[in-house]
Amino acid sequence: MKKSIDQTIKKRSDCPISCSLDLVGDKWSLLIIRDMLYLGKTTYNEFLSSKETISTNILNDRLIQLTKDGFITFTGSAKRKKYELTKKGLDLKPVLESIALFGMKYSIADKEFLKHVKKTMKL
Amino acid sequence: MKKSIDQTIKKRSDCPISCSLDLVGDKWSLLIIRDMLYLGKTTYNEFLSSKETISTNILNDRLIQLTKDGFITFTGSAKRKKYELTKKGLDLKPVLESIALFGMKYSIADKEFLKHVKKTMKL
DNA sequence: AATTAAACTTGCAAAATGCAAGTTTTGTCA
DNA sequence: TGACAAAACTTGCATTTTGCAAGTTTAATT
Repeated sequence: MKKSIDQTIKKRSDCPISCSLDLVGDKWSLLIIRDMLYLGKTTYNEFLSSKETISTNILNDRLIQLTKDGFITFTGSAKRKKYELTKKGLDLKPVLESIALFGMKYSIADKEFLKHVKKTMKL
Repeated sequence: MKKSIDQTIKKRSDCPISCSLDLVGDKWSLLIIRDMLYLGKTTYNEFLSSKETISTNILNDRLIQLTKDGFITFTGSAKRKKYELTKKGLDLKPVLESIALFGMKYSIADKEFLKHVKKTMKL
């Protein structure tokens, strides 16, 4: 039986932050959006080729879910499917940007702090 | 045996976005940060009381992990532990803000679009 | 029609999360 | 002090999500 595709994502609360995370706060969705936004990727195989190595079943699930939730659409029926961001998907750009900025600021991990914490707490 | 707490989070790649998500891209971390940033929460039980109902073991794990990763610290040894954001934690504010903006923009879910998609795709 | 490669599925293992019920710790106060 | 209560934390097990490897289906191309 086809895995119930009609499942509505369950909202944990009405908080806008929580709601957003319920939609794209999984392990892969934002990376797919990143691929489309910054790397111009449009196809299944292009997404597959990203260095983070998503697996095929997950990629498939996410593409379906992102489509259902209105972040992306596609043209060209099966084989040569081309995905593109909707307005809603494009509206995630500020989110990705702020995440990227944060990531760049802290990319050289603070090993010093880690060492400190390990001493301080009884980990 | 105490669950290996020394596990270093595995980076999927060197992409700043990917790295950030590897740190706080789980289901709960950003909601805890939100609670501290916007609701002034500081204690275990305050976090527990949030409407999204995190469970105790997860909360505990996240607090430890966020501490290890330098997003939060605490004062006051066990009982009356008070958590607070570090500089690094505070630097997530732009991220939460952009997420919140997005969430508010789309809070009234596009049921119309959903209906459309359901017809279009053979879901 | 046969080939091929992109798109998608399946089955099972591992990891993360959810839930309910505990136990430990430490401030409070009789 | 020492019993008590409440905060902090643990444990065990069910469920869900993700990871991995190997498939099958589908549609362009020849």
